Amino acid sequence: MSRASTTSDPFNAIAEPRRREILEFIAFDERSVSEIVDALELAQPSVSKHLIVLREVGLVTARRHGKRTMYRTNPETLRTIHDWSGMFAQHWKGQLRRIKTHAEKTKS
Amino acid sequence: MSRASTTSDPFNAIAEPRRREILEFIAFDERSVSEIVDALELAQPSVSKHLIVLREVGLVTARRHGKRTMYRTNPETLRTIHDWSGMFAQHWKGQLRRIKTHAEKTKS
DNA sequence: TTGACATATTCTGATATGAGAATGTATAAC
DNA sequence: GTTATACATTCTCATATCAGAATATGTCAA
Repeated sequence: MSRASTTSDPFNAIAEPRRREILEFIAFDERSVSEIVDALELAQPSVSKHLIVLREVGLVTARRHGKRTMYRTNPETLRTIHDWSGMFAQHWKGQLRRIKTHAEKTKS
Repeated sequence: MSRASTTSDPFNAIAEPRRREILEFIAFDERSVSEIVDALELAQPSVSKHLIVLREVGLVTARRHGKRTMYRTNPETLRTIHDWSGMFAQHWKGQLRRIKTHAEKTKS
C-alpha cells in the first residue's frame, strides 16, 4: 500500500510547501482565492486545488462572500498537529536528565 | 514540479503514518530496528527505509550498539514542527474576540 | 440577457513514493 | 573461518500527486 491519501490526513496535507504557505498567509486574516494567488504567485487553478485539499482535511473553512470565496484557517485541526508534535515536549525537558543517566550507566 | 522530496523536509517525512508510528514508539526510549519491526508489525526493510528517511530529515538520530542500531527522536527537528503549528495559536486565542467583532460589524 | 470577473473542475504528463522480494554487509559467537 | 543475527540496499511495480492548460460554473452589473 502507498501513503494515505492527501485528502484524508492533515499531516499529509501540510507536507506540501505551497499549502503551508497558504496557511501562513491566511493565518491571521480571512482571504479570498485571488488574494492568495497574488501573494503566492501561483496559478489560480493550483491555488483552488490546494485550498480544496486543505478544506477536505479540515485545515481551513470557506465562506462565500459575493463573487468571492473567503478562506480562513481552522484552529481545531491545526491544534491536532500541534498537540501531536507536543507529545515529544516531555522528551525535550528530559534531555539533560537522560544524558546524565546514560553517563552514569556507562560508567558502571 | 511535484512535491518537495520526502528526504529533505520533516513535514513531508511525517506525512507517512507509519513514520509517525515509529516516532511515537521511540518517543520516550531508544529502540533498535527489530524492536520497531516487532512493535509495528511491518517488514524489516520497510522499517529500515522509513528510519533512513527520518534520519535524513533530522527527526531521529542513530547509534550503533553492537549488532544493533539504536534510534531515538531528535528534539530539535520535532520542535520545528511544533513551533510552526504553534504559529496558529494566536488565532486560537483570538477566536472568540474575532467572532464578537464580526457580529458587531454585521450589526451596523 | 449579456458580459465580466472569481473560482472550481477536468484532463494530461512527469515525478515521487510505498510495499515486497531478493540480496548485500557488518558484527558477534562458536 | 564459519555461521547466525541485525540491519541496509537495490529492484520492480502500482499508485499518488503536482503543475499546466483548457474548460465549466457561479455571481454580479449593465
